[in-house]
Amino acid sequence: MINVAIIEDNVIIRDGLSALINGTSGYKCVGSFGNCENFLSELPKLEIDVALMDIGLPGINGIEGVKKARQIKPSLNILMLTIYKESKVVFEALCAGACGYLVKNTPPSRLLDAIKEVYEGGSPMSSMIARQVISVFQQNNAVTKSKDDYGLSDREKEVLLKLSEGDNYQQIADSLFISVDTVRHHIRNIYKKLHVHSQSEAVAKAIRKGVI
Amino acid sequence: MINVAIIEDNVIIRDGLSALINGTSGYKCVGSFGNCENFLSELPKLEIDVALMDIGLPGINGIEGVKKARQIKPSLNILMLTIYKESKVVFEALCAGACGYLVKNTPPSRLLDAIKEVYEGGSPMSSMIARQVISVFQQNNAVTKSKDDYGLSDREKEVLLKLSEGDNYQQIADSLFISVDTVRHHIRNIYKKLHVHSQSEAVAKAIRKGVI
DNA sequence: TAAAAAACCGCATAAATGTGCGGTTGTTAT
DNA sequence: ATAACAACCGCACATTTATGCGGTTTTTTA
Repeated sequence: MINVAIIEDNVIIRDGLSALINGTSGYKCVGSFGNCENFLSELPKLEIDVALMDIGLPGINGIEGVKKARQIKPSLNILMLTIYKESKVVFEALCAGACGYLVKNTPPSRLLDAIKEVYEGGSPMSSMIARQVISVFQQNNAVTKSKDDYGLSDREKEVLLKLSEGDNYQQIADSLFISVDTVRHHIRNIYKKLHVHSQSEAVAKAIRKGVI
Repeated sequence: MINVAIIEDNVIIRDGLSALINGTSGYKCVGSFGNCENFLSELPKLEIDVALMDIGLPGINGIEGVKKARQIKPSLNILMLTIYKESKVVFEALCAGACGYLVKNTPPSRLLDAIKEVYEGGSPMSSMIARQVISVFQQNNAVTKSKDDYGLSDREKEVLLKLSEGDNYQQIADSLFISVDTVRHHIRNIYKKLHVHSQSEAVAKAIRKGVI
């Protein structure tokens, strides 16, 4: 049995969904709300597996609703309801923590499938949205990993890492079994290669570029 | 007309795909390779819209192949071919830059649809994989944004940012129109709040925790 | 095998930092 | 209205850093 909650301001749609869900074996509508505020206040008391949430709501909108709901119950599976298929809003909703989305005129059988998919740990979404989603973290990976490391040697990275952990020259020297002057020398080279002139700048650049 | 390339070591499957693609109007197979090496060396010369790549290849495997192909031609759309539906490998492929994936026994019509979706900027994938993908950057956002900022005030973050940009105390003071002693004071408080004892450590911690 | 790069060591010194102490003023929350 | 906090300012001083110069030895690469 999948326990579903509905947050949708249009009473016709809300009752329609509710009837569909209650009329299907294996599904049950355990809550039905016209706005996020009511939903959020009831959320702690309810046993909900999947929440269907409209994006365009009066008061707290769907996106904000997702964020707040996840703060209250991080494990909650939320499926967004939207009028437009490919909008930036859908993307934002997913970022905020929604698990998938449905277009409002989705046929009932597909709707029930989607609820089930979410319940089982999937995220139903169109391939267009999926592309947007994966491109975001491909960029992250590109920035974080594939970028060149400014020609830093392994030893230099090691020194840089120690710096970022708060070690001073003497401590780095001790932990690497080298002299302070050598540490100094490495750091000099690091500065040259990164084009910086202070520890902080070097560390910041190295972390931001994914070198360490 | 969608120009497709195939990288697949099994000659039966390869020829089957090739025949399917060439036999469908609007699709054309412009290259067919038994391994990544050959594909990668030909890639610069070919006009390819979508590449179908097997994951389990001899020599350079599909995942590595995706990475290298994207280095050569970042705009290339790659669709992975896989035997297993929900594997970590598929997820890795998407991270590496693939645009979607197909299970090998996908019916021809769905296969052609998927190629078209990729060509049009989508990313066909199952909802299970989609969930894995979005959960990754939801975590990123959670780590990057919602995490507490150790109670740092706006001013303190401002100072910290300047530090990470290589400014020294005097330069920070000048750019914020405050005295060096005040900068010193802010940094003192930053150290207290972050439990660190040097610029580098503070900057590293702040960046890694997404505070700045 | 010669050249290049990495890793190592040393000394000197001006400049910058970390940390101790002491304050005032204005805003926000209880 | 009293406390808590942010933001501001000041002084002193030991420690640490940045940067200049000079080297040697080993490993990698052309």
